[in-house]
Amino acid sequence: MKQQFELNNFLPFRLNMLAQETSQRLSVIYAERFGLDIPQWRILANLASRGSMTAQEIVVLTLSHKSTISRAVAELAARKLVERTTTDSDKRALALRLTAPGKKLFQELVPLVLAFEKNLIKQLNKTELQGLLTGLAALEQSLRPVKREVK
Amino acid sequence: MKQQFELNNFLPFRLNMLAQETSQRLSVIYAERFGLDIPQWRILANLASRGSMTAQEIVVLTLSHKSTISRAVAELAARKLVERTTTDSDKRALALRLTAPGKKLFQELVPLVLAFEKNLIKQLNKTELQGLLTGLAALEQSLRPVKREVK
DNA sequence: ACCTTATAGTTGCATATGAAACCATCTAGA
DNA sequence: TCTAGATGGTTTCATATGCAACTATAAGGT
Repeated sequence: MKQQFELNNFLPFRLNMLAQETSQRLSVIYAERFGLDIPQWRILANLASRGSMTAQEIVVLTLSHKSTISRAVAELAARKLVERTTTDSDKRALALRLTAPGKKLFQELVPLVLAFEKNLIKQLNKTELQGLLTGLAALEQSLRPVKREVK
Repeated sequence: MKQQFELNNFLPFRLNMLAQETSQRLSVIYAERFGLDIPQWRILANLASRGSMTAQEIVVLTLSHKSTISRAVAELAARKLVERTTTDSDKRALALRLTAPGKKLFQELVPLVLAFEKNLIKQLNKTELQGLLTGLAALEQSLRPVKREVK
């Protein structure tokens, strides 16, 4: 008997479509209004959450390519949204942190992206939302073991 | 008071990371073993699920760019995995369908990708899985209203 | 029938992206 | 402390990708 395969029920495909669609819509906010692309947005968000980080740490956390991060950081630095300072402990690495304008921009951005998220999940009732978050966490856990630099 | 933002809890970011990670691992299967890239794989999967489709239908269903699909189809046709036939009803469009070797290849691929999916969710118990699937469906529903050709 | 506008698909071009080479610095071992 | 290999980051290069122009056909209005 022939093996039946339904793409729309295939989990990786569904995750991809959802991610693509949400990213696409979200990027309208930070692209059009703040001139940021996805890597730049992720860098700002990471620095906002964690204070100071190196590019390498961001690479690992976002599964991005290091050249992507390098270019995005360069652009953010040129726009004076992020500053790079050498540290004594390792002169190869640069400590990245938000500048005052960088923080300001991010603070303007936060309510917008949170509103987007809220809108995204507003159809789900409490149980559904809880189930979704638990399920995602489980998937994340299931993918955790093998950490790489990716791509 | 300062707006707190935690990227790791931000739903679009989590979806992106999960999608990227799963795609990456899945693509190892069809890239290395069958020489397919993501668009090609999606085209095969769609044709396998639905029989005959036009490129345009695949564009809409996969949120891909039409040039991406055009090139991927051209490649699949060159490899004799897919055939293109003109129809009387619309001479612009080409009806795509799997060739015998295309079907054969896909039938070899199916168990592998299903095994991958199974492995991905094996950590989740029944309740978690059900919650995840329901949640994803709700998100899909929530994104449904605005359909476009994307990008 | 004719003309305008829309649509399916392909292709040329500019840009974005990843791989790999590269430089500087760091670490570990002889 | 010298050397070999690893690591952070940048840059060069090849390739992939999206956009826009284009061809062919279709559909709708007059």
